[in-house]
Amino acid sequence: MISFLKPGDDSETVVLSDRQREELAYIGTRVRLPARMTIYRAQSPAQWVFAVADGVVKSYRELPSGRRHVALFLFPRDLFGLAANGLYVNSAQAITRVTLYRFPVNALAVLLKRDGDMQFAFLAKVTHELRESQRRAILLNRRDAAGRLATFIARMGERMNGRATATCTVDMPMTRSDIAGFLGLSLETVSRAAADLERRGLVKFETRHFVRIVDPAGLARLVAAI
Amino acid sequence: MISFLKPGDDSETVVLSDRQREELAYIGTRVRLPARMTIYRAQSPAQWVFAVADGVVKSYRELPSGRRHVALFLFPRDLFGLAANGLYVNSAQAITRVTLYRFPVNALAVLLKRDGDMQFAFLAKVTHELRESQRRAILLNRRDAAGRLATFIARMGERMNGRATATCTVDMPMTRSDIAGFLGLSLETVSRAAADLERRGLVKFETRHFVRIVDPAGLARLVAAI
DNA sequence: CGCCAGGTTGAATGATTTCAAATACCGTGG
DNA sequence: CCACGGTATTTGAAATCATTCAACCTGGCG
Repeated sequence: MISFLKPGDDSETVVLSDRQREELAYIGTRVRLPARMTIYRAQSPAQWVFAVADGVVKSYRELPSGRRHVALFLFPRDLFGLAANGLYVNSAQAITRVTLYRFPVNALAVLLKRDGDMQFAFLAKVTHELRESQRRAILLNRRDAAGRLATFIARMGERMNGRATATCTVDMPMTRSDIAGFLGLSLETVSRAAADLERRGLVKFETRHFVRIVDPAGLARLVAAI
Repeated sequence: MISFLKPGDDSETVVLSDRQREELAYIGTRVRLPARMTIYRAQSPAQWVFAVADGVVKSYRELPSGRRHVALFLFPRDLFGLAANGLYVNSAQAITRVTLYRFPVNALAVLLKRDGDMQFAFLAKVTHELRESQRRAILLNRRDAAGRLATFIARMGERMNGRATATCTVDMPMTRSDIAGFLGLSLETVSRAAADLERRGLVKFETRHFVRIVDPAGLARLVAAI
């Protein structure tokens, strides 16, 4: 449990002792939610911090124009529940059926202040997220839709399976609309970019939610062509 | 000293005790650098974490294409020196003459693990940066160049002067090229957007590096029109 | 078997990019 | 203090690519 702090393949992952994990489990609750369930809404009081144990969550925001900006997708081991002034900044919704750990912010804060090593693990995690967020900004700086989508697919592949862009099938449970909201493109452009990548022989969409990476090297080349 | 942890107008700011600030000062060094000085390069060993005391710093990255992506601008009270696997992720350069505090990462890590409250202040700061980073992603999602620049100017106004978009003159020490790299636009488009904002009577560029906000309400309206 | 949300495709439009060229600004040295 | 040189910036015109609007398709589900 508390998988985001368990030893893993990622050298960045910080490991906690059994006792520390027990302490976390003590204040935390395991929650299972069905797909499409809203976990919390933006601007509501932030009582909990969450960790994904299983499934995929999206963190998003409704813009005044009606657009939906997807801040990020959350996978197992990810923390979420970012707040400002005691209110959630984004809304969160389950994309698939998910299992979460839920920690009361107050109890967590007390625990973290008392246990420097555990807090350091959290600090490392948040720092990692910040780095990811910056990576994403670079992605959003790309002009070409195909390149953005290629980067997105490659990164999904990294998260899901191993790390490199190997020949494999990637599960993308989110809708095209979610992807569009994440990549800063219109839904139609995402659709066209997908067709384009397929035409170029880089990937093959088995279904709308499963992409097989056909030409890892070619895809990697496109991803690197920032 | 260590101003980013001093009491301030921002309710998010975490306050440290005098003793804690002394401890930080003990392991830290005060450094003064002239404008344009490179502070560190991406991929070099990350020995230090920095805090801006005075001046403006840019954190950027050279992309394979030769483009320069500006990750963020750093102002007094900001922390920087984000690393992954012991290497800096971005490069950092002084835009103006700057005064920095420099902390050896190892000593800082030890200090933070020992002092839970101080570490909590750092955690809060990094969390805040993460939030800012997400805000920026929303900014990058805008399609119109004028809107992006308006948001940038308004935010610079917030950081520099008070918080709201009041009638005031904002100092923007970075070049148009830096702004373009930050906003994900071409340099020319930034220039045209600036002319556009001026034509609309929202702002007036006294010089290239000083903008007077002529119509705060109008500017705010444009900023909100996401 | 038909419905409906989600997704694809087409054509016109509009904005940004790009390439090219002119202009303004800054610091330096005389 | 002023001229000079190079960099930073502005402006113009054409090309490119995403958006938009509209119509059509598809797959899952009752």
